[in-house]
Amino acid sequence: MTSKKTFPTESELEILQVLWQLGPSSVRTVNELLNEKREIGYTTSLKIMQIMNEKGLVTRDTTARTHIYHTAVQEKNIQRNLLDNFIDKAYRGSAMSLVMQALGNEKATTEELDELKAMIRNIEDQEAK
Amino acid sequence: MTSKKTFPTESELEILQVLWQLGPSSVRTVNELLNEKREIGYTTSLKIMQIMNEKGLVTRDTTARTHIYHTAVQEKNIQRNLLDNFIDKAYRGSAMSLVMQALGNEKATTEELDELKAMIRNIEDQEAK
DNA sequence: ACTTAAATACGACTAAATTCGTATCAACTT
DNA sequence: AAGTTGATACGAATTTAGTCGTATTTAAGT
Repeated sequence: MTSKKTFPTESELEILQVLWQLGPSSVRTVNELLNEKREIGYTTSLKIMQIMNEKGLVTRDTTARTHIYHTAVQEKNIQRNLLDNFIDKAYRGSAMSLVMQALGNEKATTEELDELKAMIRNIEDQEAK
Repeated sequence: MTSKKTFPTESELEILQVLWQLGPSSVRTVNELLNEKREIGYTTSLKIMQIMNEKGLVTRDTTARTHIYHTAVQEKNIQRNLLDNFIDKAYRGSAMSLVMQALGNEKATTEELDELKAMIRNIEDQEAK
């Protein structure tokens, strides 16, 4: 249970986002989607994905000529790690002040606000137990 | 009003945190505080602070032999920039899912929860206008 | 079989951030 | 005034991430 925390680099995270979004994909597919956001060479994407494979961030199916890459990490887990780290670095550990600021200039939908209120009620009940 | 966004590097942010916390300080003071968290040489801290001065992240009073460094940027501003970027990179732009997750494993005080509820009410009123 | 096309592998270059050694300078101490 | 202490300045080495060129491989088309 004491698996050490994974911190993908920025490019790695970009690629994970694509894989989480599309599911298992080839390098070409990933590279094409990345290029909608910014210019990045094919072999660059390839190289990063190879490194990610070595690191265990992804696995790949190499039976066919075109390798298919799968994420090997959960989006929620990675987000959690990144978030904890971010709270630490940017908010000196205060999750609440991050929440406040994040809420600050967001125009949330009614549904989202309801969900949020539900979550608050949950926390309150928890504490009142 | 179109000031471009500032993104301190990780070390720079560490130092800004110290200065925001302690107020105007010497390199030695900053370095000592940093060393409570991790090992870092005096001249390393010095060098980074000099670079920060060139970049305009800090200013310094050089009248005395020991220079005193002041932050030249607002904590809230920097946090905002970092936060927006983070939401983008790690949460594909969804501030709400970040808020949910951040709230997730926090044990907030009653005061904080009240503050949070007040903020939600604010948003609701805003939208109902 | 030969050519072409598309894929992977891999080395090397670049850029940015971090780190620190060493030189130098200024102010006390004796 | 010589020596010690503690400060800044600055160049240079290191590390890490990102980038891509080129060689090689594999499969399919003609």
